[in-house]
Amino acid sequence: MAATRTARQRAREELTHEITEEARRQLAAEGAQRLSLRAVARELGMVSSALYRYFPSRDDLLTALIIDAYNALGERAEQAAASVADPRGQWLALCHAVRDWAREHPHEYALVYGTPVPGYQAPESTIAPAARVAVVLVGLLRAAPLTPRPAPRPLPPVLAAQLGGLAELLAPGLDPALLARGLTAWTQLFGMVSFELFGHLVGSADPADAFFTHTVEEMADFLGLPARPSGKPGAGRPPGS
Amino acid sequence: MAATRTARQRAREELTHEITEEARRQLAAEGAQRLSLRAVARELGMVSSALYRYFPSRDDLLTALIIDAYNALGERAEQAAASVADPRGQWLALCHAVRDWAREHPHEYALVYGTPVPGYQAPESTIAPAARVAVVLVGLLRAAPLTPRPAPRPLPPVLAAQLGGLAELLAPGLDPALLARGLTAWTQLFGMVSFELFGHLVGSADPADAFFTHTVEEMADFLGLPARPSGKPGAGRPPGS
DNA sequence: TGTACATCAGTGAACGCGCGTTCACTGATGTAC
DNA sequence: TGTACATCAGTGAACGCGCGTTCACTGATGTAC
Repeated sequence: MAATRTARQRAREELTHEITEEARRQLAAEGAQRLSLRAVARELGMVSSALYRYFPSRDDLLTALIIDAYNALGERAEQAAASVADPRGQWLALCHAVRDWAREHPHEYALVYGTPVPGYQAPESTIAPAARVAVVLVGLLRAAPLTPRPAPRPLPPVLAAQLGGLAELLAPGLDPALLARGLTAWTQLFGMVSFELFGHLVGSADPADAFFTHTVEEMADFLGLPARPSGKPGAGRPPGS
Repeated sequence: MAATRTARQRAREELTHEITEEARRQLAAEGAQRLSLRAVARELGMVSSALYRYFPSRDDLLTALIIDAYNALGERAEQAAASVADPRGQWLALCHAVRDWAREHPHEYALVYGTPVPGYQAPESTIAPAARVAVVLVGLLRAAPLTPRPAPRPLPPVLAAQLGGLAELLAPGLDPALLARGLTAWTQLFGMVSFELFGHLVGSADPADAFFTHTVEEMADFLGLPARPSGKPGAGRPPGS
């Protein structure tokens, strides 16, 4: 009976889940650096050594949390983009989804987009989840109509080569110059969110809502995304968040 | 003789300096989270409790390092901008100075622009040093000729109010819409640098030189900075770095 | 269906480590008269 | 210029803490015949 899970297997899955849940709770409350195996075990009423049946080391637990964080953010971004039809609306929705998620989960955001934890080497299993937001962005750029795009500067050869290869892989037919702008917008988005969360906007655009909303529109212009079709004015928040 | 420092005062100043120097060394080598008072004392051949004559707590030592980091970066940025005459060249020089400094001092960069250290509250004394790069940027925007600027979207009222107040304070006469673009460029700059340093460009624009150089030019366009006057082509790195 | 053995989850004690901070102290440097 | 006292730098021991990880173990669950 290969299909029937034994009680042991079920228990194992459940407890693994409970461990990551408790770890996530502590991460959310205290930040990654204060997350400890012993505290997780304590909270679960286990002895600390018992966790080693489930995670071979603290780093593996961290990796699980990193993957979860990327997936949670990625899912939110995907759903936000999927809830809107036009590319500009998708971009706006994507940006607000990222920011909202980050504000709701600042420590999880910091875990993946803040200072790398010293000594930690991200394994391959984090790559795909980490790419989800970028994949949404590339998808929407690809679908966007070509016409009213502001002329970008010509790409320097090295960058053209790098992005040419990437475009072929991810989205054949996508103009590398547009992909470059996409990269710019992508770093802009996370730059703003990080600055807001890490306190670097205090004293300039502190409640950052207006600045964020405005800049995200300017980046949409920069990407050459056409004005939104229907009733919605361009400056409004798209539905879904 | 108030002007003559006693041997004690001199010794105190020197040792304070040596402590921060050693702390900076350890920060550079290991990162902020691994920086410990005891290790610093050990390396200096002192007993750990002796440091409390110089810094009342670990946080105060951290504060000193944070201020030093902001000042080091700010100075580099100021010098870079001062070494060029035209606004566009100043912007390019500023950006490359920030990036170069960050790559040379990744842990110091992370200390100030990465995840805030948990429980640490930045005192007022960090504000002015932290603002230096932004002040350079505002200065160069103010000096830039007004004419050939791409029409920005109108600012939403909240943002106009926030930035209007800020502009009056920092640079009377500066158009708030341009200040908004400056803020955007500022977050873009640090967003790119952070992504490069923290490993988020691996797989896309990994040796980031070309991407950075290109994007910084695009941001100069975005800011409406006129093409560089003399021989230097726009795409080249400005002198001074 | 029942028994004998193998697998594995969880225990409890221990190892070895490093940390920030406090405190009573000694001895040298500085100050006032 | 010389003495008496005050200031302060640095010592050494200790407090109290928490951490990741290992290891021999017991007892329950699963498997093969």
